[in-house]
Amino acid sequence: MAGWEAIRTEVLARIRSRAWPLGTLIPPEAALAQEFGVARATVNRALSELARAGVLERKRKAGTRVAALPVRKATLDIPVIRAEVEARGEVYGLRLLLCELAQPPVPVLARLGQDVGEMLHIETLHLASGRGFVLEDRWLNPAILPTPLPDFAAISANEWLVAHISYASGDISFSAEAANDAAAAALGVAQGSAVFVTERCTWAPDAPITWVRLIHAPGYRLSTVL
Amino acid sequence: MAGWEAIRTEVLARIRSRAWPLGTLIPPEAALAQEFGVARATVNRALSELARAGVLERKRKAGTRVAALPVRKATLDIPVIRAEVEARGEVYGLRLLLCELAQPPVPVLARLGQDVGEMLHIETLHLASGRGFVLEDRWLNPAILPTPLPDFAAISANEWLVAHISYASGDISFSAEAANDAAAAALGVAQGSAVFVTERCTWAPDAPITWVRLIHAPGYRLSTVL
DNA sequence: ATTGCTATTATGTCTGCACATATTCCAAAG
DNA sequence: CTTTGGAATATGTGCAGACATAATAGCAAT
Repeated sequence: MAGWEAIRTEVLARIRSRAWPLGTLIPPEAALAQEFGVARATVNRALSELARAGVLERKRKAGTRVAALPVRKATLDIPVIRAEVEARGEVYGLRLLLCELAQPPVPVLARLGQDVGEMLHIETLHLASGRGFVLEDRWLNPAILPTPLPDFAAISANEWLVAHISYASGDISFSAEAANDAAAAALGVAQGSAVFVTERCTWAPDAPITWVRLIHAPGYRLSTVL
Repeated sequence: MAGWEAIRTEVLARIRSRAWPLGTLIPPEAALAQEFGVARATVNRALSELARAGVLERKRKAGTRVAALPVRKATLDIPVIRAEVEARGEVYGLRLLLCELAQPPVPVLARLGQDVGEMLHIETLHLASGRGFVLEDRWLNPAILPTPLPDFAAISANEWLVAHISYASGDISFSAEAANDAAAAALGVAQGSAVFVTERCTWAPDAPITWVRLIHAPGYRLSTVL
């Protein structure tokens, strides 16, 4: 019995077997370290991992307890659209539908929380083997862009951003909606079809970077393992 | 400059500032440890964290490089439905629509990958302040259930499972679909409405536990911060 | 030119110790 | 009885050193 993964497995087994029922306090790290014959740091590594997964709840001094109403935490991978298409073995394509400066509509302003005046409005249709895959509707803060503007007909705004404004913070949400006329036409599906929508809002430390809505073609699935 | 979070911040700053461009190899842990005046373990902690977030890619001997096409990793919290309803400040309710032993249909068998004979088919409508919130369609391996059966009209199968079969592994996927007749009627929405669907498949080490499809009422959003 | 072995090297993990920090609990003071 | 102020304690984080492991790169033999 050595290695933090072995410890993690053993702890999980005890939880599953109800040796440590839901909601109960488990022995402190020092005790477990002695029992398993490893250093406390090793136990700590294992328990921290389980806490990150939502299986355990830890508080200083209070000790470690088995989560009573476990909140499963799943990790989603959010790749660049081109990578996603190519991972399916399809040919990626891109069509720039719109690229102009304009005043963003109120809902977009509300999500960004700040008015920076006119923003660059970009609409891009991403293609997988020629068929519509994702319709991207983006509002971009022009202050963060270089002059001259990148050629968004050659590289999607999506990809340009991850390559140049990387690792900003933001939020993301997923929902189901009925495709409106424009989206249905662009994706080549019936108007009113159920489509999977990803909405993302990205911030630099001081100013908004971008708000984007990705409308995925019907049949799209977002998956992960638990 | 001490503490692994400070190191993480500094490394992120260098990536953002292009001091370490995308795709390049960064100095080995030992060098960074010396530069920052901390132990290698501290640098390791910081870099590992960034690797988990998808900002860095690490390989033994090959070294650590800044991810070229960063795959953002977002963590989703998947709570028990009752907790989700109550977190919105609404009153949780539950209606058991169906509970019977039956042979699961082929698509369900395919997802489970194994035929264990008849399974318990449970349909539950979860209510938020009296309105339909989620329609749960579940197939449950009866071998894992106690006798007599739990009262699924009082506690939802969803909740009974997390409390009794906790921490199994599985996969989960999200999609958008048009509500069929039954779902539309149960949720009280127009037939064909776009609904958000969560599909989960859970396994014990040896046998399947459950397959479940959650059809969320229109307007449902799944969100997280990046 | 190709294949196969080996040395090198960067990360992964462990140990044992130490101190920091948060939080509970109990006791003393008001 | 309530409040306040330690003291105790469990986790968080740090350090230095060591060995394990994986993968590359270079050299040698075919």
